[in-house]
Amino acid sequence: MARAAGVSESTVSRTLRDPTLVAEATRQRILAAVAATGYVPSYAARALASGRADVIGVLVPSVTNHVFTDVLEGIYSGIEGTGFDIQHGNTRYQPELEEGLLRVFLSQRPAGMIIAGVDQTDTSRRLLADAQCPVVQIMDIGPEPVDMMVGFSHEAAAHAATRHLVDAGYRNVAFLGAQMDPRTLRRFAGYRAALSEAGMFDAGRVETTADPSSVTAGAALFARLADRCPEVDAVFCNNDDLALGVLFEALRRGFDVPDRLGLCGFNDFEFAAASEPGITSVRTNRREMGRRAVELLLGRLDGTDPAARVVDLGFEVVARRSTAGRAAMPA
Amino acid sequence: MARAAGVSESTVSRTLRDPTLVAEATRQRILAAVAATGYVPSYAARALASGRADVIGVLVPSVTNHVFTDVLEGIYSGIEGTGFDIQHGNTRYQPELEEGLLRVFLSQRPAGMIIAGVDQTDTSRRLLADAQCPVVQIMDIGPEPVDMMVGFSHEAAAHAATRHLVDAGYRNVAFLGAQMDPRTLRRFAGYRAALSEAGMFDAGRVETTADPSSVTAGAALFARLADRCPEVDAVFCNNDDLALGVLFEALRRGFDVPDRLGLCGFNDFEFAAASEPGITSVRTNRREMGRRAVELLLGRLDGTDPAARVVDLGFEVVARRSTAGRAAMPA
DNA sequence: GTGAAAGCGCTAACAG
DNA sequence: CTGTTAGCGCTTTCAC
Repeated sequence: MARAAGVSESTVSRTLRDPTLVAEATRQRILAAVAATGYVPSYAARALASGRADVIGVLVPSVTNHVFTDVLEGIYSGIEGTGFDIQHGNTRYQPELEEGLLRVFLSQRPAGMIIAGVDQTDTSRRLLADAQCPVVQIMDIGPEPVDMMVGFSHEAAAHAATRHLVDAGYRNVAFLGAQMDPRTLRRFAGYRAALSEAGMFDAGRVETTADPSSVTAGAALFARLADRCPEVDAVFCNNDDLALGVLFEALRRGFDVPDRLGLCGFNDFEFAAASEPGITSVRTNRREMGRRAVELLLGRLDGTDPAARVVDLGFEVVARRSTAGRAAMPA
Repeated sequence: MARAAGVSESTVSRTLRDPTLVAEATRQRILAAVAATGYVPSYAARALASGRADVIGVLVPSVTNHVFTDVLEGIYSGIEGTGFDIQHGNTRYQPELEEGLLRVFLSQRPAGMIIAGVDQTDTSRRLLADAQCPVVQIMDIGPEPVDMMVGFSHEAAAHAATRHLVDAGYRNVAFLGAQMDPRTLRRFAGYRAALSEAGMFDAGRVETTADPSSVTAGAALFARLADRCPEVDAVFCNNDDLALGVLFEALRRGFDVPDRLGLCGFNDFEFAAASEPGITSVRTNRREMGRRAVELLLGRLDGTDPAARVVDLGFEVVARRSTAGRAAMPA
């Protein structure tokens, strides 16, 4: 390659890394030769020689759950034009897999790591803490960031959503959950706390599955719940998928939403606003979360120390017709 | 590291690559030292020294569209336990971005590449053809694979779905499309051909948007269509998202599905079976597609030549209640 | 503005 | 089974 352009290796290297370091004419000649030969520099050699990888590792538990794909979107858009690449791994909700992937990723000496959740194994935490790169935990917040965090409190969000159902006049509020990962469990805790405070908690009105969240699962869980607890007049779903399934199952059973049944989902997926009736949900700023995670990482790499190590992006209960039912009615 | 265990570099290397090459005692000592020091080998150095990367590059146009996340699931599950890693890029439906990412990926000398679609730019095709690794194009099939292909004919699938609507007794069948990527256009061609053959094609009954597919978009497109063409009695949607939006909009307008309006989606997303009524859709084997792509790649790397360079996974029109309307009625 | 030389941290023969 | 010896293809001082 260097020979093809009649210059030394170093000049080619310079041209490719920072064209301004090279004289116009030389640059032209080199770029022409690169185009002609279809030369593509070796990433491994560059990484080894420079000691930098320009890769940001991203570890999430699922690639099919919209919750994470939205965050990924945010990360991709935040990274665009920065010269960094994303290396993306799928931990499939398995801590051991996460640990393994973490090792693989760290062996690439990434410029930074973004990892979902705050519930890593001890080993994973240590690997992250020892990593010679900034780390951002996303999706959740907690008291002990490995390094930085950007997320929101799932417990507080679920508490607010449940409270909204109570305020809307519903009295027998059930909980539907899937996957049962740590964030789901924290949402359940929020639900439970809100109902306990209102003196309305009933452990029987809970239906869950370890399967992934889906519309089908929502319908099935609600069918079981409705058969078992006919007195239930509202459902808080751990995910909008489930809520949509409940909506369809309610339709099949002739339960009016929101009159006979109040319905609240979580995550405010796009369809929640478009459905009929609209489904009340909890909006979380997932794209923003991805962008901020990248921002924190890049900031640290620039030497800027972040204002805060833990960024709480908050949430918002978006009330729609699915919970409009009992508000106007006599209690 | 080698020093910490009191052995030579090569022995450490061997232990980490293939523990059986090393004596039990030595291995123990080395592994202990690795654990104690938290040593993680440099990926770049290994890749450079061995000339292999053990990375499979995957390029898809979107990480939020379920169509691609399903394929990714298949790829991840196919790769599991093989020792290969996935490097995943997001081309955002932009050919120039695809080209750029392709360069980045190839500079890592991947063991293989999986890339969505058959419509790469000339430059991208050349890069792929020149790449020193097997390449699988997925999602679609066509006459000229760069190397290998696994997918199905979008035109044939849309043709069959449209034909199903006609056979069900619908006469004024509209088309709703979003994103308008090459595969969408091919589906439109299939729709058009099927209706033309039946003498029912009307260019006015088409409503599209360049925005990504979504439930909201489906509702909006149908609202526009229904206002403009009240005679429409069935809709073929380019994606199930859109179909769900149509279902909700039909509900708002008091159009019975399937009596007043036949509805057919595409992709057979999970919710199509769970909705009320169930939405007729076209099932495509996306997870299988991902798995087969990995299989083809690994096969080639093993030296096995594939039986066929182009694998057609086919499709299946899954008839549900949303298209049960006019069948029993007099035409 | 450009070239020469010295590695980056591993792997891959080849001995022993 | 283990150590030794060369690089892999770049980047990076340091001269010129």
